[in-house]
Amino acid sequence: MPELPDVEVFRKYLQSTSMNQKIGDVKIFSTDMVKGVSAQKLTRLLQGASFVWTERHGKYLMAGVGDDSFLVLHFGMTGFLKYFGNTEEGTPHMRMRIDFENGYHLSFDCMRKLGEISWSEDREGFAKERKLGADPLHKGFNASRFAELIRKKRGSIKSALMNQEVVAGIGNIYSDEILFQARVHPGAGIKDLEDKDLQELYKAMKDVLKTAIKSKADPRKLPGSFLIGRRQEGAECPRCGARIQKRKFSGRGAYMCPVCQKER
DNA sequence: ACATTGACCTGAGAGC
DNA sequence: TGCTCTCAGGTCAATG
Repeated sequence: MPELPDVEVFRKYLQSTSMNQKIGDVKIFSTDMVKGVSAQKLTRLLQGASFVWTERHGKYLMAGVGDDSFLVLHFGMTGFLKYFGNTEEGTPHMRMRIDFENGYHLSFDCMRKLGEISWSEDREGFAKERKLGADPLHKGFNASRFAELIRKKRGSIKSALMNQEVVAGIGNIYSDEILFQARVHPGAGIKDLEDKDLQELYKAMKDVLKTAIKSKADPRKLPGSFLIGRRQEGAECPRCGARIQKRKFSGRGAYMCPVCQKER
């Protein structure tokens, strides 16, 4: 699930549920998911603190407990958050549970454990430390910056879009969507793309990400013009009705319309 | 420098 | 119904 739009939805969820409440106990059930700090130390750092700000960079969610110290969550392929009360159930694969003193709890659920729980005290340097490229929704990101970043790479456009060091936050699903909306073939070489293509990709990227966030990253609520929801071999292209193809690019299953997205 | 493959984990869904 | 197989929205390391 979690690419940029999903993580942004999680951030808003955290922001609207979990701010400024004193943390009582913290239980980490999968200590193997905690990186760069011991689970015990992380627990101590959180106990008695409160979340006071949230931020997102690419697929990383940060929950600040001080000006410059924060919990870091990465959701892997299957992570999500749930805030729930004493009378409610937790979640099936709860890897960490934060208990607030108001009686509510926050579950970090991650079935496949491909995510990460960590801690940082360098808000400014976080992205650089993690080798994360620019976040496409942050201020200062524009079409020329995008083109500049992409042009630094060779190889295919799909892998550049998914490369977190180039642009942070786009994964397999949304790269397919962006390419579809911009009518660019996923296997197209960057060197074969014209500036016009990159402008289209930039516009599609902004539009797709913003629209997805507005729809709460819920595939059922996304516009019918989106490819998401038709990720099935032989499904109908929402634009031209042709049969959607599934192919492999850089090791990932990619869906595309062979008519709208011509090779070049 | 890039693409490919397998590893990490666990479970859902397809197919029999 | 129950079993097996394949695949899954992420990232990293090893290999060609």
